Amino acid sequence: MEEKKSQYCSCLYHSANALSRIMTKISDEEFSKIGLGSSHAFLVMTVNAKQGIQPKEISVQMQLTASTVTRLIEKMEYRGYLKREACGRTTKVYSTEAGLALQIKLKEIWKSLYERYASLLGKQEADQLTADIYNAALKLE
Amino acid sequence: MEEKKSQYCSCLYHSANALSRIMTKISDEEFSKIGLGSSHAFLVMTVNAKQGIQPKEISVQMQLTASTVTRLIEKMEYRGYLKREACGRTTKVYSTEAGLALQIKLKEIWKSLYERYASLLGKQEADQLTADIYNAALKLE
DNA sequence: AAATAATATTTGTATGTACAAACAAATTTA
DNA sequence: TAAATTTGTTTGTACATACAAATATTATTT
Repeated sequence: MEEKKSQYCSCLYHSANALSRIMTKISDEEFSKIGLGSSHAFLVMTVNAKQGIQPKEISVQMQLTASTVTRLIEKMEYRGYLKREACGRTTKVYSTEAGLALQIKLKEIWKSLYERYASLLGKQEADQLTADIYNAALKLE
Repeated sequence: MEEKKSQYCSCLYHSANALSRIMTKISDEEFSKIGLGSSHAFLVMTVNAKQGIQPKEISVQMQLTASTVTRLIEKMEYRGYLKREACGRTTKVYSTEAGLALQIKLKEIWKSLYERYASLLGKQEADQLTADIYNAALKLE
């Protein structure tokens, strides 16, 4: 039985993208338990952790562009988990009651996401890989 | 000067996605020299390497879904780099003259993409990271 | 041979993300 | 203080990708 590696397995562009798609799928699966996509879930967690946070800071923490953050906030506002307050040229983002009420579940799911991939990769290997990837990302940008 | 890591740097979902976005950006920058996005560029390379290849096999090699591959092929067909031939329930994909003519540039750009990230990460570290990520992706899916 | 299941491909639709441009407000410069 | 620049946010638009459903063809079973 011939085990064939992808022609592109030695290209970081491909490996990184493949892993990203798989992780997004796994993560979305987990967060779908509360009806949110991963990015939306982490956005709500981020705001829960710091009421009045500005989109700019969210975009730094989540490593997404400002426009993407605006779009994510809009949706969570529409769904009643977040609200915005214009404040000069900046905007402050707050959780609603409903948003805060999600926090326990969010943390639980985040933990079970970790358990899930750590059990497949090994805890130590998973942590090491995560750190390596993070450091590479820092060097590349 | 306070150097602060992202709150999420220890989460593989985030690290993987961040790296993926950075690599896609770098790669797209390189391939934009010939006016193609990365996925389209690799699709053309894949077909150049195997005339008559089927979308199914392309989707395996590129680790993309079949529908995504269809969309990529459509665009390259429209631009005159590929052509399709219906063949029973399958489809055969071929390069046109124009598509073949790109091959040298494609390989050059792919090489310079590698040089670019390898020079930032170190050749050995880059290769190791790529392999680690690829193996993790295999274990997770 | 007819019916059923499996497979390959495409289509309709939705989503996350980004870029560039538009705006608005604050800061700096002249 | 007026003008110019910078900064934070949002909007318009585009794109890659995926999922689910629809087709079409081939393979298998009865």
